Amino acid sequence: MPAFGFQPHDHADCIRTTLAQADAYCAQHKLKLTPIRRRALEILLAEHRALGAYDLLAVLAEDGLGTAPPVAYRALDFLTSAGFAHKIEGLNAYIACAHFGADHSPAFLICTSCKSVAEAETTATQGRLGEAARAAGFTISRTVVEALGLCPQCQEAPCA
Amino acid sequence: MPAFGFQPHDHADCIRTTLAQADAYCAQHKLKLTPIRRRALEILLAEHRALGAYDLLAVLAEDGLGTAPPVAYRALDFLTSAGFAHKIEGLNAYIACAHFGADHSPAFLICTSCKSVAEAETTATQGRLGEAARAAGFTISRTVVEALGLCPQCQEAPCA
DNA sequence: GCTTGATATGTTATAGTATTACATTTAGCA
DNA sequence: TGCTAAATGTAATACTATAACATATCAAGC
Repeated sequence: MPAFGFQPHDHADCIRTTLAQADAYCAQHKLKLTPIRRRALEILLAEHRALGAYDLLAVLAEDGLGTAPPVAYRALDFLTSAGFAHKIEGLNAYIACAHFGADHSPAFLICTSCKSVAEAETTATQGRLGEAARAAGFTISRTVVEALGLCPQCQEAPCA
Repeated sequence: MPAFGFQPHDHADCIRTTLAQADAYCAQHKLKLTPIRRRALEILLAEHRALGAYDLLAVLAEDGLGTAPPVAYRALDFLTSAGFAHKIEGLNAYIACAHFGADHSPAFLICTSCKSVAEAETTATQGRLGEAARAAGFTISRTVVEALGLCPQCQEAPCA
């Protein structure tokens, strides 16, 4: 069972409700959740882990939804622009958003052993980064906040 | 004149003193600041901007210090391991450390217009990320904290 | 001084990540 | 219907990074 904040949960429900929310959000904002885009989101949602663009592409290819890299990158562009997914810069990988809907400044806890990712909610203007920005007269448009380390499970059992 | 925390400063002195500190640190810790490594640091120090590995390699090549990618990546590995440089994950680029010497958890303000980078000092266990980690039982080994936006100069004059 | 082992460098090839460019198709709308 | 914008198909290429292995350098101990 995948982790959510490193906690077990009803993952089938987790996928179902997020897709439903994405459908509703797109209807409301006149965005098109096309078959490729919807399937890409579903694939990312399948695990609370970050997937590489080419990993995503491989699954899309199995489904006959495209084989060339732009297929995956376009879907990821859409999903990240809409706030349905995030890029984990430290891994060059992508993950479904765990706090659906609104614009937000996510922060990630990334387990370097099992590759699980937990998403925490933050705001760009809080904390030390916000302080530093205000002091420097710097205007933040996007933040990348990632912590690499070991999740509770992997601290106890340090196997791969 | 390059920016330092987006402030003008004596940059020649900034380079000189940092190289001297690096020499001293290496002597003290039995690390070898070989010609390639020293020149790589000098190149990164030349600007308070992030350079791609291949940008660095191009300059090293001009100096006859190597032409193949591993030359640049090895130098960068050494410099980042020693704490003399950091990787900016959001840009896949590298920058000389502005707070020399100690282990630290840097945070960066990155101007998307002029590509200047300012480095702020933080600690991994403070702030909201540290809170989230403690709450989840997660052990942090490394943090990536980057803010993309506009520096004071580029807010006023939004040219490239 | 010589040997040895560890570290550093030289070099080729390749893996992994991402974009450009342009042709074609589809969907919404005047 | 015909127009326009958005989405998709596809080939080629650019950018980022590492693997693998040969060679060279250097310091420690004999």
